[in-house]
Amino acid sequence: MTEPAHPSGPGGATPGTAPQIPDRPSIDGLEAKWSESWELDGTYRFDRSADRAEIYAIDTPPPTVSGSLHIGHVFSYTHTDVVARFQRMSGKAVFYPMGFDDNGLPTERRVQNYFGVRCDPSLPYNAAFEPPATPGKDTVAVSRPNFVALCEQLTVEDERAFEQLWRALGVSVDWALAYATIDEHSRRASQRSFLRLLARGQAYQQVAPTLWDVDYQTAVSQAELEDRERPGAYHRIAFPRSAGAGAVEIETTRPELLAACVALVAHPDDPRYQPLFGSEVRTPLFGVAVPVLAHALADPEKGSGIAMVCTFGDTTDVVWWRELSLATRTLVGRDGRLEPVKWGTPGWECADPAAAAASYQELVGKSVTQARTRIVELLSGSGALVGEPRAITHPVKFYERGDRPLEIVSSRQWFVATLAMRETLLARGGELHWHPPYMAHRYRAWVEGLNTDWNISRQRFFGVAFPLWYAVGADGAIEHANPLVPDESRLPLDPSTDVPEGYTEEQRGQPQGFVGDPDVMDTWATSSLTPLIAGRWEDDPDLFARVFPMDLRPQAHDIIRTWLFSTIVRSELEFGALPWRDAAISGWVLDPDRKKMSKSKGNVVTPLPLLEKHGSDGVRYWAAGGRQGTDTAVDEGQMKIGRRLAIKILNASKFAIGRLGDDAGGIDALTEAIDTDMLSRLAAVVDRATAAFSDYDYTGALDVTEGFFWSFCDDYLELVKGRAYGEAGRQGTASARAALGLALSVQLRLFAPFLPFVTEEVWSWWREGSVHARGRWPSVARELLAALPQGTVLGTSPVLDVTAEVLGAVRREKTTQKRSMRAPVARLVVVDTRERLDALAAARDDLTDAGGILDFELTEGAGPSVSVELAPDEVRPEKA
RNA sequence: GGGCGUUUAGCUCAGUCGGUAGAGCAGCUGGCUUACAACCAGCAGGUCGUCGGUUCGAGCCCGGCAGCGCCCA
Repeated sequence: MTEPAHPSGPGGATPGTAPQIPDRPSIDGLEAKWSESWELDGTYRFDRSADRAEIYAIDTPPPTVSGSLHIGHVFSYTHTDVVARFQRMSGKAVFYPMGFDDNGLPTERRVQNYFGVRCDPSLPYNAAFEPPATPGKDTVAVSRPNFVALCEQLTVEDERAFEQLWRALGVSVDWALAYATIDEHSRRASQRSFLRLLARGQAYQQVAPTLWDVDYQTAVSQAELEDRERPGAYHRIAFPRSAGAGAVEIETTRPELLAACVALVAHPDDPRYQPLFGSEVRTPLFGVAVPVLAHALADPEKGSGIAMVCTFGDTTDVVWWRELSLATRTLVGRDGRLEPVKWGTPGWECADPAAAAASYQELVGKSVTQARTRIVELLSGSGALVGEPRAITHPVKFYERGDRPLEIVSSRQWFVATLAMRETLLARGGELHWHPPYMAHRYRAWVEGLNTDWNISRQRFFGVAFPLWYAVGADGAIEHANPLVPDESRLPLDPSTDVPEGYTEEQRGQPQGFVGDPDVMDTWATSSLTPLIAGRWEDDPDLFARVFPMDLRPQAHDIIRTWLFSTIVRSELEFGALPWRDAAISGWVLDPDRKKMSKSKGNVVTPLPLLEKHGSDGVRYWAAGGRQGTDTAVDEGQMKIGRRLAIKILNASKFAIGRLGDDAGGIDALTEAIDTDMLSRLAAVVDRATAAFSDYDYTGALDVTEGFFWSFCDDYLELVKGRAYGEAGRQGTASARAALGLALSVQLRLFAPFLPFVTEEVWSWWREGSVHARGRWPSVARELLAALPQGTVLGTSPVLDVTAEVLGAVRREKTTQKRSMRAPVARLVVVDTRERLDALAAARDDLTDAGGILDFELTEGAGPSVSVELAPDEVRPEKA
């Protein structure tokens, strides 16, 4: 006996021994049972002997393990998983790794809070260190190696929690391919790629104005910025002219930076200030001479139309500073406090150094907000403040994880040259297949808006080190211009413990010795290499050639400007190619009231309780209903429906399989038109689901499958029940059983990507192997057509439709009469066209049986009409 | 300020090529029917955000406006 619905390959279901159906099937406990079985059987193991054409490779997002488990994880990973399962069932060898993103600031912050420690890189390693059992009030300072060890310890625990969630959810990754962005292989890949950027001149080091978070004390990149609306105030300040009478009044929200003022700028077309261009004014309190200049970025509408340029108050200051070649007078230090200044020395020339110093003495050492308060008092006292400060609300730039506004400090940083490749990046974005297509706009807008190269250094501790040292001159000066570069064979390495060739450890930090680069790379600098890391770039060239470029990048829309963008950058620099063909962009999960979830609002939904309450299949059903790119609210109602669907599949399967015995026939056993009609409709459903999946429209595939399944249960199963039981020597029992077996087999496989647990459970009752095995996807149309009369067009026969319509009319009458569905019909008269009556006649016995019809009359005529006359219900007891 | 998305039944959402408005949930009325009461059958519920245009015909195409959400400045 064969499985005609799927004759090719290993996907065909192999009939096993007689079906084993539990008396009371349940979906509870299926998660533990099947996730263990899949692991033992290696159901999702990647077949690395497959050719590239047979492989479907996924660049799975590595979740930030130190972040909390979040219902959003369940949502987007389900989207990827249903696609992965479809591709696997379609015959692909699916390369589906899992990664963990554990390096970087989120982990550091979590470790600090969890253990009550902070990293002080000046301390020596303490091998005997044990973290406090409970974090104390005062944080304990620990060395960098001790701190990193704590990070590694905690991430291992966090990864376990994530893995537990993915397994419970039934994500079909191959756990043998798991990686972490801080593991040895990832560090090697990241450092190797960096050294190659350096060798090709695509990475460079520069002392430059840098976006700086004063709490974390690290540089951040443009991609990590966000604007937040904050209250502020315009302060109107009068600058006396150096020559001639009068003053120029500017408005600023940052008066505390007055001593850092290097120019005033107004728009070149602004007639109010045109006469002043080229002249000089002096800063109040400090008496520093600054030029009045023209620049198009000055907004005549803003404040008084002329701006004070400081080094550096915001990113526009940086542009002015660079384009107008202004002086540099920085005040704000890396801790966000105003640093000491030697008034009257070069760079700080002023009219009266003693007076300037006296004023500045009031500000030095203060935070910017404290300094602001004080300088307003000073300006007011000196008469330079014009009127009262005017309160406003304005956007202020923050590091997305930060708590205080960013400052801009001058510091030495490593950059990747991205601005120069902007046109290429735009072209690559156009080549990528975006799902949904409009997400391409996000990428394009980001690339077009780039204004600095990508700063990849971070002044942090838990991350991938720059594999470099610098020679120290005889005078103790660090020679940054010519870094000491290791051979690639030494990677990964840590320049704080490893020693450059030709030196000894004793020379570290000594004149004529060396120092290691103190920084680590931005997290994105490593996670932008996930296709290379997962594919074992250079460490396993055979594997890499089979999976790269990958097929799919799945991710959420909020990290298009970071992860998606930076991955394209790295792939372009390394290979001159896109890293993947398709990008599937998930929406966000909103709370049940459609609000964005955030820790501060306290409305974050944790996933495990939902998985336990509704079953993984139920939660997956909800997730699969969220269309590509669309934000979706947590909806327990949908999870309940998913759970009910799973239970329905269990029960319908119990009925169908229970009828099959061990001799269900194949397509050649089909003799009844209603059976072939049902199957031909199912064939059309398979086609539509396949097409939808191929276009990443998993929601459409689920819709069409589910729609068919419910009418299959409500109408077809009811109609064929009598025949399927083989009651009273009915004709067509073999046909009904064959149809049931085929229909169930196909529907289980259509549902399998969405509801992997219940479909596997049912499959196990009567088939060998896993329903999720490679090549299992159904294709019933071709085989059906071969068995049907030539010229048959699938899905167009009216038999099932007409019969279901008449059955509906019978049910309606019984309900209207408030009678049981068992109530017999004394006489049924159907008036309709000849064609439809013929169709009905073909299913007459089934209808008679399902409707309890005693007398049946078909009349050709103007219709359609159905009249139902119920038999008197003599045994029905009168209501009390 | 620029851009993208969205607006259809009380709720969540489908709606293909422009051809009489769909599903589930909730509600209501019934029914223990040998797969399923965690179930079944049936009923009811809509001026498709708004204004205009194209068309024999618009939920769908075009333009304006409004609400909501997001991205960028």
